[in-house]
Amino acid sequence: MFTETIRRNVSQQPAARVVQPVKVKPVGLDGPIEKMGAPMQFGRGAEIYGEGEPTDYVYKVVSGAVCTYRVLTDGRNQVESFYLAGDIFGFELGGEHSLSAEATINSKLLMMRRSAIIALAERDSSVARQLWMISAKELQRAQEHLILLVKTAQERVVCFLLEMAARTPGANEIDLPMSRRNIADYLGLTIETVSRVVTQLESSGAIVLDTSRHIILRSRKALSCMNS
Amino acid sequence: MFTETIRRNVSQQPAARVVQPVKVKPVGLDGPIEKMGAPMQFGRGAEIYGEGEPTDYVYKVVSGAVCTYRVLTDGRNQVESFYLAGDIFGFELGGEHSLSAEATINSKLLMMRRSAIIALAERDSSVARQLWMISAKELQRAQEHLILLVKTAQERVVCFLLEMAARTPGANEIDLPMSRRNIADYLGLTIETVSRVVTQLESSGAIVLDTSRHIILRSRKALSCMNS
DNA sequence: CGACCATTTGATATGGATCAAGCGATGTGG
DNA sequence: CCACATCGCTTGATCCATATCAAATGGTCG
Repeated sequence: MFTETIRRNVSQQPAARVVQPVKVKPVGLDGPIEKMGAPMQFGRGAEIYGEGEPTDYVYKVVSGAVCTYRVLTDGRNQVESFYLAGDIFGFELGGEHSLSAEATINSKLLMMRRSAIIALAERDSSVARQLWMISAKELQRAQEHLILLVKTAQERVVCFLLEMAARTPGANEIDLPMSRRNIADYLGLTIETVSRVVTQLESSGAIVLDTSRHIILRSRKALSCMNS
Repeated sequence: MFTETIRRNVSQQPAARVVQPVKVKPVGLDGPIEKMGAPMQFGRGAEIYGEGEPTDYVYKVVSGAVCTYRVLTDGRNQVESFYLAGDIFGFELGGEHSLSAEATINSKLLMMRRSAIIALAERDSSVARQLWMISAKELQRAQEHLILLVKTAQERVVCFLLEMAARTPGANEIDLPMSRRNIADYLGLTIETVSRVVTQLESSGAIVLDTSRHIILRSRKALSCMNS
């Protein structure tokens, strides 16, 4: 059982309301893996785990969003992936995390003991298969991301918007659950460049910025032409 | 059994001597997976498989070198990975290859039926584990590659040289089994930039270019300072 | 209302791309 | 065996996309 009290640093940013981790009811989650999970809250900017920490837990996003990233020697953060509701992350093969993870907005996560999952996978081959699929998806995502990084700034931003739209229920509206900084770190650009491209996409009529985080895709066709 | 005769396109480049695939004796290879393999020769530049082709075979490099890549819409090739002697590649989860693969120099490969390997994995859990490890390594490699692509040209080239040195037996000498074009496509740079950086590394005394493909690392320390 | 961030916008600098030419090795045909 | 064609690589000159530096704007919360 999972009974210990875990406290996580909640971001130092003044903006981050200090949300102490509390257990909440698991809702809308099924499957043998999720059954073992303990739900926790993480405030915006809160570190979930750091590079080099032991891979004791695997996480599932119940609500909110998480990014995994690596801190480069020059201080930049390279974001590897964003995880949205329903996504599982933190399942790395080695004994310690090769990336850090933090909540990009206030988020509710299911924490599951890695050892329990692995034990379960040994008894239940469908679980083993599920884990395998998670890794495979992760690799695919990394490969797509790799391609992104050799494109132009406009192409990167457009790809990102289309990717987010595809992963979000509402067809042509996206609520970006991360800051421009997070996006820039994902795309290997500066926040200024991201901002400029977004502005320019709006001028061209391809998108509308309802607010900076709520974007409406006006013309998929126009965007698709720009994404590569 | 694997008895059909397979012919592969050997590069159109005049430089590529036309080496017809022939079966050769498997040497220095053990393990249940390798036992099932049929050795084949591929000439420099020969395509091993193309994006979208069915993932019928898994390959092991006996000698030579292979790269996997994706063709971008603007005609560039983004190289995802290089595979050297001993490396296994082509094992993708979906039914078709998401990347293309070609020999960067004349190479000898072991071709194994994917279905046979999967069947074997179901009977032999150690094989399943081995496959798992291959995927995990692949993901790690992709993540490192991702980081590479947000660095400066010099850092990328230095990282590449150090990576190759680490994967090569001879401690401080590397025989690059690929062209500048392959390297540039891997690093997301132009051949001119790669060439300039290499030249500059030689001027600084960090390396010596015996020939353009045979490089001696003079000062690991100096290189390590530059790799990030 | 006022402070604080996040984001946008503007001006300038620069690293790497592009365009172009030269060089050196390797193989070919006379 | 040598002249030549070819290809891979290097070197040079210029241009441009994006970074950097700087400042204005806007949204949110106390």
